[in-house]
Amino acid sequence: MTTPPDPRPASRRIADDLRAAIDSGDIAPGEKLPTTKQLVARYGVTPETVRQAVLRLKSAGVVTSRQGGGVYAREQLRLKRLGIQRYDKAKWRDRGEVAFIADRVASGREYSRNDQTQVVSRLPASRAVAAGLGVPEGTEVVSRARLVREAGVPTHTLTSYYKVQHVEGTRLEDPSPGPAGNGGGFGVFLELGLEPHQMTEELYARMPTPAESAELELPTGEPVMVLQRTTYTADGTVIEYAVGVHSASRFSWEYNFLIPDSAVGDSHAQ
Amino acid sequence: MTTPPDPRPASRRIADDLRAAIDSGDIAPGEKLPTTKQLVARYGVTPETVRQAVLRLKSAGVVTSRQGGGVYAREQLRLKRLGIQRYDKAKWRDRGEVAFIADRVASGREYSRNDQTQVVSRLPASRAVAAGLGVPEGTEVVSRARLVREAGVPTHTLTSYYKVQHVEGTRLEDPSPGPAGNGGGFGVFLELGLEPHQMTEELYARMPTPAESAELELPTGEPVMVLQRTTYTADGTVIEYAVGVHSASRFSWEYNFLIPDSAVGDSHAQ
DNA sequence: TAGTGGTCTAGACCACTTC
DNA sequence: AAGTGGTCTAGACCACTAA
Repeated sequence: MTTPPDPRPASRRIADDLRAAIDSGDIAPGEKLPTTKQLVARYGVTPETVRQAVLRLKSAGVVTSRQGGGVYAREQLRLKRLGIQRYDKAKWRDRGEVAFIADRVASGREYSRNDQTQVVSRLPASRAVAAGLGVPEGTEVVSRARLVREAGVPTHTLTSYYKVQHVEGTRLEDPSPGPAGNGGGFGVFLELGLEPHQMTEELYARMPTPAESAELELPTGEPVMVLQRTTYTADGTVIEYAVGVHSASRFSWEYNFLIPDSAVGDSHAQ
Repeated sequence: MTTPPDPRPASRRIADDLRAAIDSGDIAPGEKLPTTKQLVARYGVTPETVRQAVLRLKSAGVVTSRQGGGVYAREQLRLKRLGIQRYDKAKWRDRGEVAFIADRVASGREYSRNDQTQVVSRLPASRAVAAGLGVPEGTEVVSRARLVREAGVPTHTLTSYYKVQHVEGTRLEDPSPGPAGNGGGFGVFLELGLEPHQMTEELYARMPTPAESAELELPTGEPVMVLQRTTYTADGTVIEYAVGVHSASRFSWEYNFLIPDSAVGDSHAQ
């Protein structure tokens, strides 16, 4: 009996072996993989072939590498679960907190003002923003773009768009770093008599653009989760349209709901 | 004045140029990129370097290639938006439809029985399944694993887990392909007096495993969206825990909700 | 059969880290 | 300085498609 030939190319086979070693725990998260030279000796291939194998694993999000350093099994972060309780009215209405800070406090993570940078500007609404805010394309809108870090590492961007007539002259147009004062952005709308009451969130995932990859310092093979959020008052007025781009391995989103029943006249969005 | 040297490696530069051509529309979705030979001539590099550039774009989900064929800009599918209306009680309680089929009918897409294969089996609960169903790890559970296709192309897998005492002897243990008869899985629970009433969905994204990549026939650079869903009766009994793995570029998820207010005793999950 | 992409070798050279 | 990963050339050979 002869062994059947392995149809996989050598670089694929090496990648599969390394992945198996990582999945089985033989190589722990954060641990260094064998050096290129060692793998060259083990498999009898050239360094270039080993590099192809490692490239596959980087694209799959399984390893990272540092030039001159080594190749390491990627640490898997605990997914931070985001539920709608992070928007709790009691936080920003009664206690003057900002939704996402309260969220961090609850999860025991520290917050510092430098963890959030922002750029406030006015610009014409793109097609997507126009649809989100319910204004004609090209209408001037206010945008507030934040890059949020945790322990110095970027985790996500969040860009909010507002109607000019809503936020003109409010502290939402103040470009200082950090959240928008007492109660955050929602606190501002509350003071304006436009209390946030209802939301729509839409989620999808894709690979990052090169710009996103650079801004969020994403390792190769890390997808992004895109969140599009529309906030309404009780009477249905749109007060904010926001787009977040999140490093996918850091977050999960959770929703609880009653199964809808169109037969009992339950026609509202809940 | 001399031009500053371009710090980018040649393969990166070629990839950036091709990506710019695709993003600008100079190369339309589905259109063929220049051949390797043409790019070799244009950039004065070797075929291997061009291949490295194309590899980058494949990992980024921007192009696909067929050996002997060519390299093509990836078509971008319209995201199919999944809202909770797809679970509408009226469908499976009053009209005997299956949630996801009704969903397709609504979106004008055809359904054929071959679009869904399934494997029903009994197995000990993994850690995740045990947590989802609220049973001890290792407890025997019933699993129903489906691979769903659309127009012959796999779009997602959906694996449901049930407690044995709930589904023993019902048509949920019937391994025939296709949905589980009148009203689907939810119809069965309705007949059992375990009417589905409430759900929790949790979503996150990651790159696929090699097994998922093969089963879903994913192109390089396509992430997956993982949906974990728990279904409860009105009295809080867990009747199903399900995990879906979706080709990320095909779906988005939408949720509408009222902003919670813990100060008014609104402690239930809605 | 010709064209095109995919894999691999052999070796040079560079960039970064300190294994 | 030594070790390690990253990029590139030059060229061989193979696999798949039909440009």
